[in-house]
Amino acid sequence: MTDMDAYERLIKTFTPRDDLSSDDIALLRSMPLRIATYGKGEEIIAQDSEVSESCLMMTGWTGRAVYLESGKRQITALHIAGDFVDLHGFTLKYMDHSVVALTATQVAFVRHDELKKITHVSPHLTRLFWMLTTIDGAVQRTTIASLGRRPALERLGHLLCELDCRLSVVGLAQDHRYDVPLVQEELADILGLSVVHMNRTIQDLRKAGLVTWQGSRIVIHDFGKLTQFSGFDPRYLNFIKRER
Amino acid sequence: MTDMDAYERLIKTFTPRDDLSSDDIALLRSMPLRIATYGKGEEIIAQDSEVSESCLMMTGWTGRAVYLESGKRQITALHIAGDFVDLHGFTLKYMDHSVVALTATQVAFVRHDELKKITHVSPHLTRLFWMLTTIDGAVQRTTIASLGRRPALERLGHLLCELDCRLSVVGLAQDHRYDVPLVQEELADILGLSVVHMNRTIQDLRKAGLVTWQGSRIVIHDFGKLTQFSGFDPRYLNFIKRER
DNA sequence: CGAAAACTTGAGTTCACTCAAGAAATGTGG
DNA sequence: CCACATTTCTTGAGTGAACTCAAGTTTTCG
Repeated sequence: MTDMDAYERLIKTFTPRDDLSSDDIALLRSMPLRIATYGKGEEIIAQDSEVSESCLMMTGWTGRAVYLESGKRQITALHIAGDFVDLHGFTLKYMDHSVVALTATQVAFVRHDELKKITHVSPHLTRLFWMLTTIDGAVQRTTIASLGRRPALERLGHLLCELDCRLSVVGLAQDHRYDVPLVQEELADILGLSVVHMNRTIQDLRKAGLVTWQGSRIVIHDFGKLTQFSGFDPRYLNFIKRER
Repeated sequence: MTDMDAYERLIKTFTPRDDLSSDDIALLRSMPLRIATYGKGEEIIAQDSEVSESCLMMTGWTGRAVYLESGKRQITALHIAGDFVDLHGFTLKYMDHSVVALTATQVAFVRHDELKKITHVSPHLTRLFWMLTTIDGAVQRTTIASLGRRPALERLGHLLCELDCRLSVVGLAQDHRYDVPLVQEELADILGLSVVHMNRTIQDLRKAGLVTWQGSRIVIHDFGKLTQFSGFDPRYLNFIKRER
């Protein structure tokens, strides 16, 4: 995991969803990448800025943060290894949110002119990059449904189910055990709760016997039960191989 | 407006964001469309189905509805003339939500094999279609921020500002006046509120003197003030012409 | 080891929810 | 075109989930 190069990382993001031809792979490998590292808490991309490259996560956790006038913050998405955090910036340029490193992070930047080139030479890869942004949209819809219609405890349960699935695919979770290197204030900003209520909700989840959660280590005791309790259906993550 | 054909409708969705060449336009016009109409309340696309075409709104209002196990419903997005409701279906196929007609509706379906053809012959149009899905994502992020961090009254104000902008662009709002043909239960499902609280929030907005709202007719008295009150910044709608 | 950050608990408040019922508007059949 | 049924809107009352403020405890880190 640790010495995987950025191209491998990118290829592994696509392959659970569709097969890549050797031409596709060669083309991906021809894209110049700029590797960068960030410390915990650093801002990788500023809200309201204009971008000319997009960033693929190699290691660490990042979040998309929207800062409101009121001083409140909402984290609209969480990103881990293999996620293309701001690929939407390719077609939008304008960043309606910032990207912050929630842990020490390594990312690979791809210039937009390289992506543009791909739209000229590979319709298939173009559709796959496009797909990454639409999967992102599907995750966002699920978040909207959670924030709008699920009480705090179910919301947290749903998030843990989603993270379990996503972390498993990139090898960061095994047997429904994984690390969430986030403080409760960050979790609160993801789930739209106050810090105090976040804390109490975590305790409720522990008391319900659904998880063990010590420090950053999470163990889901009965994944099926948590899934059912929180109404989690993994299909929106589109981890299914098909012609795209 | 009424006799505008579907191709004009589509072209007018792109042109506020980028210029189209005559080749682009010719290519769009070469796509076969299937026009369909739906009555108020009808389901246009079912949740959990697989799709092979995507639908462009001609007239009426539709919503993307997520139905939860609890019986609750969240409307994750609202769509009006010119919106490509489920263009994300092109790259995903699987529908994580249903699309429902909130009023009588006319739509134009485009087959996915036609869109696929476009990815082979026009990189520029491909990027523009892709852009439509990423703008959709930007709207969703704003919704997440609203649901997570804004109280009911601001949430409603923000929605009205967004609708004002979007309806204006397609000629359905003038001077900050427009019709919202939705019942309070639907608005509640959009804003993540109960029907009773939705009703009281509308009354609060009226009492605050920010809008007149009789039947479906909405008049925003001071758009700048409503904008400021609800923290609305239209940039996320990407109504800006640039090379894409 | 001490300071800072993160977590936890208590207490009081507020925003939003549910249940219930009545009023107003809308639609439909005779 | 009216009368009745249904839907939608509105109001009241009580409840509950989540919030704020404040302080104490534990953990982390230099």
